[in-house]
Amino acid sequence: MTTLKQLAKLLNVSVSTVSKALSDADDIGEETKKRVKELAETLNYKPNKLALGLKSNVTNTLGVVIPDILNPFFAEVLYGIQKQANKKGYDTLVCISNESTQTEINALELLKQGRIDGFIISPASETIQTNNFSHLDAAKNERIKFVMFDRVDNKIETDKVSIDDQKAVFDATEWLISKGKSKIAYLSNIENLNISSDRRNGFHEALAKHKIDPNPNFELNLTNIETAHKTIESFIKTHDFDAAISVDNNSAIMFQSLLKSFRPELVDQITCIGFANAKTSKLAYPPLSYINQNATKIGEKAVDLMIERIKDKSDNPSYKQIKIATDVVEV
Amino acid sequence: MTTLKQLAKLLNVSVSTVSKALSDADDIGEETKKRVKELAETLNYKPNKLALGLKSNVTNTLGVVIPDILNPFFAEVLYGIQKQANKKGYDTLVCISNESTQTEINALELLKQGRIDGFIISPASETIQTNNFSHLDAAKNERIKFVMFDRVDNKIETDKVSIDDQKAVFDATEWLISKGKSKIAYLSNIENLNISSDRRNGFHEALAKHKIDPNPNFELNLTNIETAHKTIESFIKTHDFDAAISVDNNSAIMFQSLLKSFRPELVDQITCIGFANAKTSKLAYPPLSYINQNATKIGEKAVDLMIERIKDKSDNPSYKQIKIATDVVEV
DNA sequence: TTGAAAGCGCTAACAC
DNA sequence: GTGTTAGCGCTTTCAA
Repeated sequence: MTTLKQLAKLLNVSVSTVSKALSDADDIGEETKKRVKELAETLNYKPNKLALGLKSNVTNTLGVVIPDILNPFFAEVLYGIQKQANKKGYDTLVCISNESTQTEINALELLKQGRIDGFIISPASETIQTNNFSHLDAAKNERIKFVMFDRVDNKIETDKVSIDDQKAVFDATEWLISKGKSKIAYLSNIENLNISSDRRNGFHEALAKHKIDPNPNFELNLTNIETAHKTIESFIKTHDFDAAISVDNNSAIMFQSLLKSFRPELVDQITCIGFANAKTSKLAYPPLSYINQNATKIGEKAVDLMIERIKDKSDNPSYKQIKIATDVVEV
Repeated sequence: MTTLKQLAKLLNVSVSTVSKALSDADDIGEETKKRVKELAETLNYKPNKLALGLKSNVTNTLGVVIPDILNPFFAEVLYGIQKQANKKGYDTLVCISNESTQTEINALELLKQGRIDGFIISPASETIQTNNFSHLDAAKNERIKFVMFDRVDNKIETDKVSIDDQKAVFDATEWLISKGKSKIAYLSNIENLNISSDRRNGFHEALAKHKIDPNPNFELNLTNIETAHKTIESFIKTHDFDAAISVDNNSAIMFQSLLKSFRPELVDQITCIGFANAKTSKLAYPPLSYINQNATKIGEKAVDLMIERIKDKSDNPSYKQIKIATDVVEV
């Protein structure tokens, strides 16, 4: 790595002159600036970010803690985070908690070592189930800035980005009802998450609005992936239904596939919808209509909030809770 | 952030005493060590990694450049990288090139600013198609250490981890043949990648070995996702086949789903296999048998190679090319 | 118009 | 057994 010192030596000037020349300070002669810049270019000089960080206490780096990178939703949020962060001149130090509270705590330890200006987190499912947010409380006490996304929690006072889970499922359910459906199966493999109750409420709210009685037997808990196929199969074989809504990213694809196997004659009559994106929707045929969470936008917005918070030096910040609009994509 | 200086002041000792006490140097009195450690614990002292990095030129951070985080394969590799890196005491600075050479170059710029000890990369498809590896050559000239994975290239001399693409597809094809199949559709949405020719060779090699004539009409190019469904549909409707092998992560799921729609009577007789993992295989029903790339292991191995290379101070390194074994998982 | 010096947080050689 | 000093790469104030 080329350093200022090396440049200074080669040019027979002082380090501070080189530093100022490169930042176009107006107390350096044009001629000197030119020489300095040329050599810097030739030797491919890059300022050392560690030194900058040490000096200024600003690292232009955001920490990111993701519960599960194999979940396409989180992968897409990460995509949005990276895109926006780079656009704004920030890098990302990424950790995957793998849904474990301990791993999440370790991640925060790593991030809290002076290398980030703030972090963006969606808590692990274990953290949510055990309601153990002490590490986030600690971060707050240490005045470390962070933004929560997706799995947000009321107990933590900070900036938050999520979709309106209840409304998203409400809208999708109404969409099914508008298609004349009323016997709607409800599929969920995220019963271990706090957002699942919001989504269920949205479902029930839509049923109630349209005077459809909810039927507990129509609500399938698929949280255990080992038994999910069996659960769906048994439902399909024994119930009279005309639609299915999945409140996670996978169940709709599974459901449709099993439907084709066990009640192929029904395929044309049953409408399935789930959370998805343009790409995963096409894994099914016919492609599934889907609830677009706009995961990329969630990531982008989280970065915007984070940067806003970082710039904000006030002692009494007013935190924001942003809800990203979802939409039903009919294909 | 608590610093050594603050601890020193509170304890009325010098900064170096605190530093040594915390690292258990044996020229510090037991009593002093105890006092120092207790206070450090109480104030939640964490050494500043930026300062450590500046001082020692060692950051214990690995750069990672991934072409596409929405691809489950890369997501899983990243998972393996993170897992192994954390285990070995390294953090990861992750960049997504989004299959663009320019973004990849920018990513390397970011990473080359003194904050990483080396980087792990799988090049963007654009980089491979345009055969433009100058930025990696540059990295080599600057003596920056890196490991390539999956999309490895002979022209670059460095450590590499991949699967044996030809063998993986050869094995899977033979597996189909062993089931009595001979009219095998070949599905690929990765015709823009260098590895696709290896995979195709594996397919042809297996056919040749078993004296099956290859039929070009059976080889479907699905690289354009917009036309993929149509291409498959038209093939299914007009050809006589008894199996399908997908050399990417999606096509097999699509193929099976379209098969159920357009030739449901064939579903029981046609065997489909593709690259996948335990989770994505279950998106289909019946779950698909799959070629397990052991993506997690690829990531882990890449980290091992990277760390080995970092520790290796020799001027004339002997680079390794590791092939991770794949296996056919029959479900 | 340029340079010297201090300091960000840390470690290590050397002195006391 | 403990402290002083220098230095990693950089910016910035102040002096020349």
